[in-house]
Amino acid sequence: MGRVKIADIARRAGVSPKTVSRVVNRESSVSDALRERVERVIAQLNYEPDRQARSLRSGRSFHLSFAYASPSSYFVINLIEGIRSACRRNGYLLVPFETEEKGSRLVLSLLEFAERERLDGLLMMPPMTDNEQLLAALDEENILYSRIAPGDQRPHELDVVTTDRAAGREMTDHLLQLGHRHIAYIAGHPDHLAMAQRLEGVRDSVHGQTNPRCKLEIWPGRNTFESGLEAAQELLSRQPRPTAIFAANDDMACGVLFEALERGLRIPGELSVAGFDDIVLASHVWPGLTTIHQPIREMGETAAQLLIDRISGRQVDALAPLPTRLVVRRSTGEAPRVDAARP
Amino acid sequence: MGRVKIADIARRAGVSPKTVSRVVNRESSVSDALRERVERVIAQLNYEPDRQARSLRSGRSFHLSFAYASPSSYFVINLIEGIRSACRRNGYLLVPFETEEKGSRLVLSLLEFAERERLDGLLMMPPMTDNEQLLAALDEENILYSRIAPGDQRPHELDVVTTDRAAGREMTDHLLQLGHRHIAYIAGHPDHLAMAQRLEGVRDSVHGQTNPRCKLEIWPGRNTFESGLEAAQELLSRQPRPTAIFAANDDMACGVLFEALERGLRIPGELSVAGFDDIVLASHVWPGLTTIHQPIREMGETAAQLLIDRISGRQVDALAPLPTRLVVRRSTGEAPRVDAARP
DNA sequence: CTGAAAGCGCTAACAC
DNA sequence: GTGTTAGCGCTTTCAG
Repeated sequence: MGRVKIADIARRAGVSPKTVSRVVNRESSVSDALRERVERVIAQLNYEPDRQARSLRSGRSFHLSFAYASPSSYFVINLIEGIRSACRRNGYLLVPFETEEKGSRLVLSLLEFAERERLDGLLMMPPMTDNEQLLAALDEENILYSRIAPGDQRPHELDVVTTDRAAGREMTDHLLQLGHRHIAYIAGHPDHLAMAQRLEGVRDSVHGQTNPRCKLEIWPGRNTFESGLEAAQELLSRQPRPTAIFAANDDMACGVLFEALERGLRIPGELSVAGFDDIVLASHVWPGLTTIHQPIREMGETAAQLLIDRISGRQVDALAPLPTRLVVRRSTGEAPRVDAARP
Repeated sequence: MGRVKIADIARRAGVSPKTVSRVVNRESSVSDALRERVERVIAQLNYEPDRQARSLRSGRSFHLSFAYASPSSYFVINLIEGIRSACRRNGYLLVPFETEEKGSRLVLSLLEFAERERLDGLLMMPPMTDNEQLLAALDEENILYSRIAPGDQRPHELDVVTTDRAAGREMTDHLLQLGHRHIAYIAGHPDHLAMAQRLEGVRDSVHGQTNPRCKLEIWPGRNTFESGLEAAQELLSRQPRPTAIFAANDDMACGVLFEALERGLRIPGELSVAGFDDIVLASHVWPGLTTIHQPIREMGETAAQLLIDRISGRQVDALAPLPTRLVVRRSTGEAPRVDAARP
């Protein structure tokens, strides 16, 4: 016997196929009695609607896509894990869309993809989350989307954000408490706006500090390991050099670590290094990277669930920022005494 | 105006829809004249068949799935990149299937998924590639699959393999040439058969070496960073300890590196460390991991293309193993002189 | 609130 | 070789 179809349910429940369809799609216009009867039969026969058929008729695909272009594999893979989990729960299929394209080519190819595949919705991570042109186009075409870790320039009800600013402050407080008075911060990619908030947190902390004052240097980064490495090459060549380097993500922090070890600096004796995100890498690089833990998998799952709720026409309330957590590993420690810092 | 459909092409080309369908599906029974005419119109109107409709009618989904359960995110993400690229070229959609399940639960959930989604084919990486029970079930159900980096116990025409044994030998030769005469090898997960071949290569090399003989210790691993770390804790506690540790993958090698640095060993002065795969991590850990480069992205792309060819009924010849390459970074160097190794 | 009829875009089955 | 017919499983539309 083949798989059970809507007609089988209808027959067994003594209703029309259309009524079953209404129940399956949670339409409100079904009496409680019928709904219950139909639901029982559905459960009995373990019925699941055929995605291709629904999709052909209704113009929806029941596919969600996740667009990414990230150098940070760990971040992406954990997000996918979370997204898939929400999709499975709700009968959606996840279709990854990895692309290196930028600007209007990105917009074009993403829109074409969404239309061709009749995507029900799109999930994004930075920097796409803050691509004004892309967001405008999606709004224009009425393509629903949910953003993971966007900046706050253009709030959207399906955003999943963390307490970036507070976390930036918390990490900086940690460094200040360890006695660091010359901190370099490697900023995130300028298109990645949430990272700007991390910097705000750093400033909050440093400016709150008065006695003695802390010197804060800000250096540009591009979120990649390589950009962290390059920043460190520059920062560590200076006299006096910072006693702590805080990078806006873990990949860059690992670049810093690499360069510092390359120069024979003792970590954390001569230099403290901190990152942000707590990707797996952070606990695999020696001597263990102090970082801000983000619930990456959960962020993906939440974003997908919000999007699905929205697609289904359910009421969706804007979500409070998810909490982060300072994870102290061994890359940070007491600041060297001043004379030690200038050999 | 909506999207162009098969009837539009048929009208413009002056043929029946069925003929257009035949052309689209590369069926042989179309005259060259008609085929050409139809193809021209298809190109003109930029027609692409509707996946949902084809799929509803033909019982195929035009979806490929990639099943994975790996601790190594970098490996997975690069494979996905390659697989997606082949899928896009051929009008297929990739649906990732990440699972932690094992044994018959894995078999059940994968089969159920394949059937429910009417998957056209399945891509796998170790250890699923060598799961006898799973392969038997897939064969039984006539589900086509392609395997990335399987062991050679059960050759299959859609396998994509690399020259694991030769590479294992090459790396060991490299260590021997550097003067190492006490090498520890951390083996891969026993369910991951391709890794057994790497070990064979190690043995080839060591046994070919006679003057002076090299001591080879073999230690079990589970492919994870943590298992590499544990192995190193044990191996480095011994007297005499090995002067080189070769791990069957990069994640484990990074665990070794971590433990060695933790003990204050100079790399490579007191200990050489080597890995296998050349995932991104290998070049991001300090001081840079010597490893065997595998063309990971290409492996994914090739596997997907083979699978699609096979699905389309095209002739598929078994593929020669893809070549690997020794990448020497700074984690390997001359063996310490004997007196230095026993402080 | 419920049901009947029609048809989404394509291809299997069959006819010519 | 090529075309015709029917129908995949569901939901839209419209009638009651």
